[in-house]
Amino acid sequence: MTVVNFDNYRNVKLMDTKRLAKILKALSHPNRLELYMEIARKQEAGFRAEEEECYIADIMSCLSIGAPTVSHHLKELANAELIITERKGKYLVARINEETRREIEQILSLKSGDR
Amino acid sequence: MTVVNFDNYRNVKLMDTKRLAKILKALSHPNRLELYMEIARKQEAGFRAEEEECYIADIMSCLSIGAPTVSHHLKELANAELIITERKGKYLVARINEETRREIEQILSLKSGDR
DNA sequence: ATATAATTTCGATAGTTGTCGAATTAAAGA
DNA sequence: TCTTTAATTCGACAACTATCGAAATTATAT
Repeated sequence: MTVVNFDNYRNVKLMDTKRLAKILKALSHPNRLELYMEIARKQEAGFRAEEEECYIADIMSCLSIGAPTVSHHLKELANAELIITERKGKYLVARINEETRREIEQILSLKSGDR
Repeated sequence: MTVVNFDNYRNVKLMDTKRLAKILKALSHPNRLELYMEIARKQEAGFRAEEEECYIADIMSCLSIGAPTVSHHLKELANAELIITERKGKYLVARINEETRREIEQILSLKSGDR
């Protein structure tokens, strides 16, 4: 029988509930989630190709929403510290905020074991 | 140097984006997140005490929101398949939906490794 | 049966948010 | 300098949501 180790829930105390809720909220909209994952995918491809740039203009074409909306969503992701954005000339570059990613991983990876 | 294994992002394909977004949305409100964690904690205590009941009335007193709102939030958690509720006489019993919990674990536990 | 207690439903409301089009700013090229 | 391209800001609007009080429902106990 599989049984949960709920000790992990106590980790949430490490990050306050509001912050975690904010992070989850940033990922709770299909378009924003897609955006985040696309950034992650592009970044992965960048690692492979030894060029870690991830331009927004490319990403935008994947989603069926306008530029203002993408800009708005990116700001929410950045505000939740899920991504880090940087302007490179004409373009905007985005990358995953590894620190936050690790935090989420630690909190939400509810390990299970057997009993 | 720590490097991310972004392969996990592909796992998201297993669950469609909308479903994952819906689950995250259900957890994206402080009160609902607190509710979910409280259910988990109470459930854990239940495991320890060999009585796995988790009554809502108890939980309600922890949060500073009224009964109608709690009812509403519980329905959203249940609708996202995060919890399973069952009526036991006068009371409502809630427990974590382990299946969904495992799914989230699998998708969001972005393992990292060294290179 | 009636009273009490737990929960839900309903209706309303205030606040939030995803989206767009138009206008603006920033940067690159001609 | 003028033009084009990328991105942002602004204003607006429709849709959604968290919350409440009041009323209804469900089950227990007296």
